Amino acid sequence: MSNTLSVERSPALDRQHRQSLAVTAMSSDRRGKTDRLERASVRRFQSKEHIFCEGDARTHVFQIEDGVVTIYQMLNDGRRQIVDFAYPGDFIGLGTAGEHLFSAEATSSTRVRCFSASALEETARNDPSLALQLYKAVSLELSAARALLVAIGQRSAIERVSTFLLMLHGRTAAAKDCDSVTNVVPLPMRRADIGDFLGLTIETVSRTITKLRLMRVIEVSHGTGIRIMDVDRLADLSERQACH
Amino acid sequence: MSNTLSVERSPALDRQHRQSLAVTAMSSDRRGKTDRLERASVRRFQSKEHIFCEGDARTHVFQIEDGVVTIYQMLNDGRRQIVDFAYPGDFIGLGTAGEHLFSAEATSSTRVRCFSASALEETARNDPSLALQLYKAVSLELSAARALLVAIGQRSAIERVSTFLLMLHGRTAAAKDCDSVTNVVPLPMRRADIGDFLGLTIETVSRTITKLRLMRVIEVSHGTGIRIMDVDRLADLSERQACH
DNA sequence: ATCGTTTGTTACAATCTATCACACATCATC
DNA sequence: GATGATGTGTGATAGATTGTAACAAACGAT
Repeated sequence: MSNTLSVERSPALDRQHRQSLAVTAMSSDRRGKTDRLERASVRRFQSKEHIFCEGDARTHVFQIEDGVVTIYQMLNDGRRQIVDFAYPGDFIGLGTAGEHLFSAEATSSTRVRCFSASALEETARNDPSLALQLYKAVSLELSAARALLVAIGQRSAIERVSTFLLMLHGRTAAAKDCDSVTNVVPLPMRRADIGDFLGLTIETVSRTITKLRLMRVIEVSHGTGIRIMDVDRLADLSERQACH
Repeated sequence: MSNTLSVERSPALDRQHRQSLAVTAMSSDRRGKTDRLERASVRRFQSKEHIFCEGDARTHVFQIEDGVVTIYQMLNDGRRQIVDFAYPGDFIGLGTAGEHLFSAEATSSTRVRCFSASALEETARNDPSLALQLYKAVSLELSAARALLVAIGQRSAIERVSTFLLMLHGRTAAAKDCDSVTNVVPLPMRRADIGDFLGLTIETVSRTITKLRLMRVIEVSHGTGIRIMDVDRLADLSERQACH
């Protein structure tokens, strides 16, 4: 499948990138099996650039090294649902379908490590630990997707936003320990992204954040992020699931 | 529990799912550690019985042989989100967490095949094909969860119900060929289940189904199921994602 | 057959969110 | 500095879904 010859599906994904990816795959194919994965190339994307688009041949799998990537799908009329924010360490493009089922767009300057999907799968065929690693990675994605499902399907606007902030808090707290003291959660995505992630409009997101600010639960630090003043109160507002 | 050793296959067990995990694992290797998987017991559950609950130790993985199982999570105040309907052939309880993150409840009389989770994982540690099958099974679950995410997050009530009916249609069409002629889709779950699956109330579900019936798009056959009169119109109403 | 429970349907008022509109701030460009 | 593009915040209104009923139908148990 020559994706370099295919007509561009998204104006945001220029042909240069597609060619580069193909070349990367070709050059790595000449090497040994383990070597292929070790010599995975690194690519950089600017804000709003696409790593891949829905419908593209799933030739590569990527691991985020730096930046945040939105995984989304669009409807005919322009409505967009973001199903995941991929953070450093996360893999994107995993799965068994021949084509990508979702699009991936960088929210900011992003660095990703590229793996040939076919090489990855072939290596996994002889390496149970790698195969199990893939299994675990997708299982985590599934858990995240279903947690979001519960939030969007059952929770109100303020509960969704609270849940979202706590999700980001837990995610960044695991990565950096600096925010465990100040509870500062960076918000690298725009309000529109949060809205399309939570199934809300940007107005509702904005109003809800304002409401949380007036309730002294959070502080908004000039667009770059928020600071959680009262984690317990935010957890109550999020109406997290019953504990067993 | 009396384990009937009858090897009868459910007619609803479609080709796609026959290829899955345990069937292949059991038919492939009859010696060694996979032997443990072969002696998996079969259990039966009545309607509304739980196969497992959220928070339970994840000791077993199950494959549905007959019946339909709801995978759900509940909030403190009783709100419930169904994240999946497991049909014959599907696996439930997969994942890497030590505890079940969701509950599983039989909607009707159900027969499941039980596998020891630890045995499954240990076998997968030495059997790449099994590990890859786990990977594929979870990948399919992820795709379904994200598709539902798009539906709930962006679609209106009538679009969600239309999407849901088409989902079931595709699922049952793969299993039985009898409905490819009449387009009859059985609805083994209650309205409340459909509502909790689509993030709607039962009243909205009922109203929407009535609306589709008045539009001559579907026919409701006495509670047991629906008959899709106009698949194309239903697809238009579902506002499925942009085609590529 | 009768009762009671469960499930499904419909009507109307209430509520939450979306839509529309505009102000404001920031940033890059001219 | 002026200009336009982009992102954000806020208010008023409209609209869709929900909540609360009441009711009908199906089912099981006595």
